Amino acid sequence: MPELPEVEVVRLGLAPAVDGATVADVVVLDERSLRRHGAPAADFVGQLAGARLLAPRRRGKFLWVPLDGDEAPTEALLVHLGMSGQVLLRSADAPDERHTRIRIDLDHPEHGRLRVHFADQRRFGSMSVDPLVAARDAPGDAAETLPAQAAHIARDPIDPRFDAAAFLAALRRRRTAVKRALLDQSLVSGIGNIYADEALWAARLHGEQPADSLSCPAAARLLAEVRAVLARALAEGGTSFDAQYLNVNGQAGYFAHRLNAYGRQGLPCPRCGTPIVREEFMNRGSHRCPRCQRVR
DNA sequence: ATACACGCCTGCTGGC
DNA sequence: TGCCAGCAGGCGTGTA
Repeated sequence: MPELPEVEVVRLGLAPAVDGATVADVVVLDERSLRRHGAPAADFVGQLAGARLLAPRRRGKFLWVPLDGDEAPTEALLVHLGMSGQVLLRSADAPDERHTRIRIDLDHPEHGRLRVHFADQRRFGSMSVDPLVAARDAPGDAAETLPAQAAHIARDPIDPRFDAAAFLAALRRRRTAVKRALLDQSLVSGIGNIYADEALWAARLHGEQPADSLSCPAAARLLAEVRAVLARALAEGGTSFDAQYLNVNGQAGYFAHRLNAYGRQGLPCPRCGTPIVREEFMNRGSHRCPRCQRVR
């Protein structure tokens, strides 16, 4: 499922194709993939048609492409992949993918005509054109803007301006399970179920341990492991279990081979050999080693 | 402020 | 072989 590493892989792949390109044509095949767009498809098409695109940006799992304006950009094409969304770069006359919902043709000054498919089997993802607003966590920097729909999203742990000390303090004030806190995108963004389980395994913490009971070293260790697992996954091109996550060229990532806990119920913990267990938590699966990861 | 259920969606899997 | 329940889960919304 696309979490930070997967979305970042998409951003990196998209950048050379969209930066400086002009929107030549937009076709909305399924209006349900515009759920985040607060107006009919014709409005979405009208706002994009002829627009010049800038380099894509990302915060957490949100990806956006600012539309060039006379001065600073005020609008962006916002993309959220949801559970199964893909952004695929294809040649100009490429046929639709099986789950293409929106098709955007671009003219790039160097690469010529390109076709971008937004494909989404389960339609939890969405595109929209969203106004850019000042980032509340960038005081004094009017240049840092966010799509309005992502304004509540906290910085992610690999953002250069992520405030680790503030995060650790906020985490240790949360009177909730530490895994719930990791998944709260308004506290820290980009972490989903897979990398939460992996970071908790690496830090030897039980996801249901109250966040406000974490020692300072334990919280710091958890953040370090979150960063490490996100970085490793990014270096491997993300986690692909099946065709639900692919990069812009339709290729799978390799990090699924490196998972230590997620989806490994019944298999030995790579650290101690005890079988990994799968438990229900927050209406989803949680995977942990019952020996290494206990509530303290 | 915080916590929880729910709806959104399709395709795959396992049991009968 | 066919059918259907169960499962995968990010995020916004509604309710308590």
